[in-house]
Amino acid sequence: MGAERADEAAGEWAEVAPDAAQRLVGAAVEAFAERGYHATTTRDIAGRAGMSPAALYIHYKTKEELLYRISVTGHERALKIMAAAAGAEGTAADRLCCAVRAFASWHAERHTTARIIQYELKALGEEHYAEIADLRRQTDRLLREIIQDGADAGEFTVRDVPGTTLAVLSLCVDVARWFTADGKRTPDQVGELYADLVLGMVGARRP
Amino acid sequence: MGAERADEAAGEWAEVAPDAAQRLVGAAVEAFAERGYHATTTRDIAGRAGMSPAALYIHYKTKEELLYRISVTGHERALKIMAAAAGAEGTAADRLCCAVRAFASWHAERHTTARIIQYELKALGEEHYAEIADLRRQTDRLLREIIQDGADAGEFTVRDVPGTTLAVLSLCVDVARWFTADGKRTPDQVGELYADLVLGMVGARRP
DNA sequence: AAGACCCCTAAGCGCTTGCTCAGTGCTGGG
DNA sequence: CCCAGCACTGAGCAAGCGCTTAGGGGTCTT
Repeated sequence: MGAERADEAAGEWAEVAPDAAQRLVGAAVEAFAERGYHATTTRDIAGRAGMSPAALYIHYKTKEELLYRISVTGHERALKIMAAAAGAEGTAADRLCCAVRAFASWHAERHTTARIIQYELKALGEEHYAEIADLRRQTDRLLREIIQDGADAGEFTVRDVPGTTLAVLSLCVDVARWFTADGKRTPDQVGELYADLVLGMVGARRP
Repeated sequence: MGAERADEAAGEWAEVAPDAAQRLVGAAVEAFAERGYHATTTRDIAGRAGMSPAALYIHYKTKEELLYRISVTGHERALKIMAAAAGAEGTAADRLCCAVRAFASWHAERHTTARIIQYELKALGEEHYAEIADLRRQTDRLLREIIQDGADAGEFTVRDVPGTTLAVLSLCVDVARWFTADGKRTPDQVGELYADLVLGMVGARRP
């Protein structure tokens, strides 16, 4: 039984109560990330949490609600990270560097959660999707403003601000696809590497 | 019935014979890209191809074989594009520019196929996966060699060649996730933008 | 005209899916 | 000591899944 690993994964969801609901969301994150939403069964989730299939429905109305909760929480955390960087003091280059480092390393550190929120969007119900899409637009806007600021200030050389924003976001998000804990890079190293590469993209590489 | 659209998608698979097998692979590409492999039913594929569910099994042994055929063909095309750029004449910057432009724009142009081959890898059987993984390693190696050449020649400023290779590949691949035909950028424009951004990443932006 | 071959369908098999519900044990207030 | 309320389970339902099978109709060769 993988119940111990599910408990580990649940650590990220410490504020979820009661305990059984927390174990379930941890198990779901693990299973969705490993196999994908559609390939994961409610029996599998319940089994990883050490419970019977029926127990899941005491805490969550449907399997989709579980995905939705994971998506909302994950997107809120990602947005918070981006907002912290965007609201920091310093030059546009400082803020961009900080944003990319934090955003990319989060996608590595929490690559299970990140994989779900980035690659299972289509499995959400229509209303839930709309809610998530709004959080994503906010994240995009924050990053675009940093890049726009840098371009306006002459710090950056950017030919296409929305396009560059899209590319930077895409680069960071895709970390969740390829990153594995047993690879040769730590999340911090990924963040460092990516911050440097992105500064190059906008023509503002630090010396 | 979506049979006409499936026919359209099948155009990319013109060399597949007989005609029914071609329509089926076109329908499968469309369905897998739209809903994902696990959420697509054999009835859906057959329906889009204008046939009964049983007809699928005359041309393909299993649903997984359909995914495998799409994956092999797609990866071979992607590899061919990378190989053409890597084998071209010119400086490392020329070749990198050419590689990224072609690779990124292919992922936009053929975003349905690309989405499947990049995001449904885990749904392949073990042996099929191993075969595909080999094609992916070849693509990675070709790009890494271009970047290494540029670094060796002093054309590029790269602190981490494997890491930068990974990032460039990741950037291009992820085009398949966000690109839609009704967006404001054409595949060629995406290729152009990305080539410019990547040259910035390696510190070799053209004037 | 007859037979062989191929492509296809209608029907359906065995299984798994998301989800439900009656009932069980455990806990805490009176 | 009792009983209400809660978390949970065992059993199972209806629906849908991947895939199989028996057989029908074209077309081509002989």
